[in-house]
Amino acid sequence: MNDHLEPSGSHFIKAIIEGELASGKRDAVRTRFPPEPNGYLHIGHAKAICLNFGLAAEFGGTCNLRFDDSNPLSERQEYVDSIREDVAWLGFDWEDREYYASDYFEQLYDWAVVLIKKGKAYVDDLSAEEIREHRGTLTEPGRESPYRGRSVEENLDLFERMRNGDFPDGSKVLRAKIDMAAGNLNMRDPVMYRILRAEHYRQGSAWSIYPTYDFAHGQSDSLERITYSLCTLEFEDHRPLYDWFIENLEIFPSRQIEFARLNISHTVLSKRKLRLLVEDGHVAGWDDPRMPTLSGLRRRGYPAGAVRDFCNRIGIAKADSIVDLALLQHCAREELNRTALRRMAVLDPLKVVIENYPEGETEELEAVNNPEDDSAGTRLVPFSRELWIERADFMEDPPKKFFRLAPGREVRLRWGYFITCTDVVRNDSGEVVELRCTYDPETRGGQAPDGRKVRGTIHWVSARHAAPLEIRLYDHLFTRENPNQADEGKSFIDNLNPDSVTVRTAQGEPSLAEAKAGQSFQFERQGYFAADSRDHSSERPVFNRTVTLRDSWARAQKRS
RNA sequence: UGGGGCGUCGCCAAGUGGUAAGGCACCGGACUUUGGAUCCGGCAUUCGCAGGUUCGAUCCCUGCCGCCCCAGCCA
Repeated sequence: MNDHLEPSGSHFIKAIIEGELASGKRDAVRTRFPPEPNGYLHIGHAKAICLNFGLAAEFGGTCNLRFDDSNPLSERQEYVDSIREDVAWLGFDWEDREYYASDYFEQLYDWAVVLIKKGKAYVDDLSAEEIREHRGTLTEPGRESPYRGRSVEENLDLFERMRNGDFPDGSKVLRAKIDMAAGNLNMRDPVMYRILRAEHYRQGSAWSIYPTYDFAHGQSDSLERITYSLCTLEFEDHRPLYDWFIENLEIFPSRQIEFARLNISHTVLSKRKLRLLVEDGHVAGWDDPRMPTLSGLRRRGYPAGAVRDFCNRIGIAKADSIVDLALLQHCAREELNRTALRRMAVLDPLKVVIENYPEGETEELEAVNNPEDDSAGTRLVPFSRELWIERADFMEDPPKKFFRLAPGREVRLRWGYFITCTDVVRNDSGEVVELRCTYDPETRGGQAPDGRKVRGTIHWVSARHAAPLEIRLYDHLFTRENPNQADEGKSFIDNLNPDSVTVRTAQGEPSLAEAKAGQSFQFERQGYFAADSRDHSSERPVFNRTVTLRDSWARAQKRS
């Protein structure tokens, strides 16, 4: 069951459902999530998944997982597998309700026969191009096909022979007989079946004709007695056709309701475009951590709960919108702050030598694993005479509000000692390569017995004990807020951010090498990082930056 | 100039006749062994525009303006 999941706010679909339940028009809520297995799920699908499963849970109904697989050309089992994995990862359970439109092909065929017998469908010999020409334009009505008047008997015979494979691919189609003058193009005798001798990943070569979306989707809903068939805005024009099939077939009246699809700034959310990024090698695969796919977000370190929280916060409405990526990042930080173990890792190392600390000595300092969660306990971190600190935590000539290390300044090493910088060592080209410091043995653990305060606390790692970590820092995949808004003659590909990933070697606490693939940590004062699910190992630790920590110092710097 | 939709704060989004929720972002301040977290405070006299109805309209009516979708035998 999915009862454990968070409820969402109020929206128009919920209002419609409450209305129909109250009036007695409906007595149950049955929804479905109907992906076509021709690509990986992305966060836009997560919105639909949370909506459909969420509504079912909230109203004590059910939500089916249905693969909308009526086009054999692009569908594959690999995609079915990834979709199942992603929906489950998101935290939703469809129990035994896993359906396939392709399992309904026989029933769909019978229903097509019903329409033919009613004189509501006919076999058309026009070519694809001729059908297009006959369809008319947005402002002019279409023309009827010369084959529109065929007898029921002839249509029955022809349709059966289409199924039997008597005709070449594309030579005939079955069309609904509606109205070639309709303002809505979808009602100008839409195609219901096409001849296609393609190997279907589940049906094999059992069929030589395949139903189109319009003749498969709504009927599948009806078969499953779906009460609310939720889809995105671009299907609004299809609703009259959706209802036409239900009425003329006299089958269970599912109701289609449309809502706006999700857009997020600095990325694209269309399967077609994501596939292009993968196929043209702009990213390393569907699960590249820069991808807005669920597998990409997961690998990047986004927790499923954060994605669900995001989906609940963005709301459901009918206005086109682009949600700020910052909201998704906020959701990740909120969950990770509560759950991620803290560790120290230095991303841009600068050597520090504690001159008054005995050479060769090592001690273990106790560090809190998560200040937000006492049950996470503590760990021991090795300390010795030579350390790595963050290069950005030292300034030779610091501005007044800089609280970190500088010549003559004292700071606290997190969970360690107070140290004071006494000298700066440079190389031939004048770069700072090492800091000489002294420590105060009385301040072990980070408190001074004399009550002395320091403004700054910096993270560090013992040079001798440090584990080298491969760190992958990610930035926006696209430079533009709306990548689809491309300059004249260019495409969204031209808006790709050339610096969307940078790799570097960091020095981390030794325990980081023991991290499990996929495990998330907060590298203190830096951000949240997840051990890469593909490349991480204790011999070669690899971490992906999920999101940075908020950094008010960096923001203040930027302002001035 | 056909049909279908949508326009409420920088970004999302409630509200739909009684005088503008909330979140993100942003800006202050408190606190702090993460310049993190947390806490407190600020942030639309105004709801695309113009008329009208009404004691009263973001919500009703009329007319404009702007944006999105549709001419696949894709979904």
